Amino acid sequence: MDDRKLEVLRAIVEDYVATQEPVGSKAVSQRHALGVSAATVRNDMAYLEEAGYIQQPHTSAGRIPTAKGYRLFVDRLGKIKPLSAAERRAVHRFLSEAIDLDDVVTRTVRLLAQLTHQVAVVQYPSLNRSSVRHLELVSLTPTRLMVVMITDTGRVEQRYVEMPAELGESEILELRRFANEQLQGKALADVPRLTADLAGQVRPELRDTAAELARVLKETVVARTEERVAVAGAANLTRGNFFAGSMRPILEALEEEVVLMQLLGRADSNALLTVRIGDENEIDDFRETTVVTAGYGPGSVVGHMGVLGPTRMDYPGTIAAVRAVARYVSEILEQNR
Amino acid sequence: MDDRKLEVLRAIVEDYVATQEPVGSKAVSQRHALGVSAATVRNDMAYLEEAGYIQQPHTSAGRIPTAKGYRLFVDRLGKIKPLSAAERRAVHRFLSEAIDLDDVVTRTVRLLAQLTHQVAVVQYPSLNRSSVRHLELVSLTPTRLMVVMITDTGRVEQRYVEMPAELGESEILELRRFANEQLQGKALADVPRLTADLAGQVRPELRDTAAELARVLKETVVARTEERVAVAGAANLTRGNFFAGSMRPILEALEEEVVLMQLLGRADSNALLTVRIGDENEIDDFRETTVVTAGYGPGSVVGHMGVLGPTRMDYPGTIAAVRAVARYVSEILEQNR
DNA sequence: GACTGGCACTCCCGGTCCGGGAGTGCCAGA
DNA sequence: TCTGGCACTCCCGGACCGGGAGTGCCAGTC
Repeated sequence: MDDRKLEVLRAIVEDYVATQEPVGSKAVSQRHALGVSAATVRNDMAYLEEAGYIQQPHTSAGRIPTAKGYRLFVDRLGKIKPLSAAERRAVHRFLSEAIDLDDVVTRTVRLLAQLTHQVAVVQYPSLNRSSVRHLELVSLTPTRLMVVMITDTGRVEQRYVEMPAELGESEILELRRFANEQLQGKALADVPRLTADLAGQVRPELRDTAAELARVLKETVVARTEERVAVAGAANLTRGNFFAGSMRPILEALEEEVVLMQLLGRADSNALLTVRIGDENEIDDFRETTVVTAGYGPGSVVGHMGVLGPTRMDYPGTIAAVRAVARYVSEILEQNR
Repeated sequence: MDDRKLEVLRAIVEDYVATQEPVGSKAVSQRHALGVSAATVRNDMAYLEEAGYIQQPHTSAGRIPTAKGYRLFVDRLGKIKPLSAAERRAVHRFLSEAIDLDDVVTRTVRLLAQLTHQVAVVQYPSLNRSSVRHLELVSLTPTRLMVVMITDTGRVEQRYVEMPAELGESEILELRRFANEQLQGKALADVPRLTADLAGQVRPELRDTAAELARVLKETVVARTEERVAVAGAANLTRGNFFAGSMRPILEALEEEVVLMQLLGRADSNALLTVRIGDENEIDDFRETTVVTAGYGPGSVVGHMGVLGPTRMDYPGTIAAVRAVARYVSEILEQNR
């Protein structure tokens, strides 16, 4: 595959992304200074089609890239185009105004949607990969306790515990101190193991309550492992007939945490940034969709974020935006650590 | 306006809602046993059109109801059709499995979307209308405090406070006790007033921190009055070409808390249930949309929920669903009180 | 006076037909 | 190996048309 053929492919991808219409040989030879005639381009196009990088919607139409073509473009041709200084400043300012973790996530997802003009998805810092920073017990009524768990990423979970026996304020403080001793700094994944014998280690008076507390904590980190995600920019699905078919399945998928997690999560945790194009997504409804994801977190990855759009997307711009935002969010989490 | 004309209107509304196609005189006289001929129905239709209750998309087409027609239908003709026993059981079961307030809201909004096949919107219990149940201070680092505010509806807000001076554990406890004395049971709206002189009432060592705490609390209840809302069922917008035009503006509106609050909030707080049809909504993009909302809360109203769909909706069913769900959620909040 | 059957009329809708245009593949020549 | 030319293919939009559904009106009946 010679260099000019690659240039032709790049021209086709870029023009198609820009115009959303099949691009013909004449357009390529004129608008991109390749120094060859349309007829020559046609020969190259025949080759590219043979090799599976582009295709014709129908005879005597221009060519459009295939998933394989986009893949080649992303891997070898697309120069990532960094955000403009103004954009970077805006990202900075907007994110640094966040007042808590919820707000960081909300702002991030909006920002991504706005920057890329696509649907953005951000996973809340995963409970599984964070650790316990603090456990707070608050007595609401004599038999009702609220337990608040704060993780090192700033996520807060609260649960109610029905106490089998009435406990006084000092006893609750005792229980709280003990639970914190056991759990502070420990990974959430270890919480069930560490609390398994919580009841056995406290005074008899506290035993029943401790058991109940252990049960609730376990439920919090295990049973409800379902990860939360935030979505924004659904309206962008309507841009220029992104999804020729009905966009119903996509809209439905956007409300299914499970599906979203699958899209985000399948990302190689090692890779800084993952691009899955068209049928590289295993989910059927996303065969015409590209997902660009990046991990984020303070030091280690605690969650993923990404955007989702038609295979026909502006790859250089999108990749740059996702990467920049992921980096900056990581920085913020690092600071709040 | 005689009874038969009303029956004709009902027939038109019901058929149009069912088939989504203009309904003609023959269809009315045949499918609904009115005992009169099509010609007679035509005369009644001419009257109804004159009076503004129905209209013709074009000459020689059937009739469709106008907003005014739907209004009359809702006010005088529609018998609310209660949920089936099976549906009620399902609502009960699904909602009673909720583990915290977030979960209640999430489940509610999904339930509404599923029951009505429309877009559901649920407002989180408004901070403004609830009161402080408990304030918790957690020291994270020597100079960093986390303040957790729990409201009587179970909503939890957390904020960070940078302490101007290092405080010991016992001093934080003292501050916490004092703040709770001041605020427990008080309406959130009163918090700024009550904390205005917090700094003046504590020992000099605590003063700076107390001032900072007061500032953060004020910010929590005032500056961030922006109310949170949950949305579900956006995919239902694609059902049978709900929105002939583009559905873009609707999708955009669904991501704007401000717009959603406007839709939900304009509800008469007194009314148990509000139906706003077509241009009764002041927002331009919702001229073809009906919003059915209900207030909910333990005793008094702390928030609203509702669904949003085309004016051409199943009013009796939708109204029944919204009412039933709002009632049941209120019960749950009552129990957790 | 209210209702009904009949009838002419209007307008939408789907199908067919057709011409222009864009783009291709191929070939002969440089 | 590249290029200009040319015949060919196919989509697309517009024009046209007939069938059908529905209407308004009118004259006749109870």
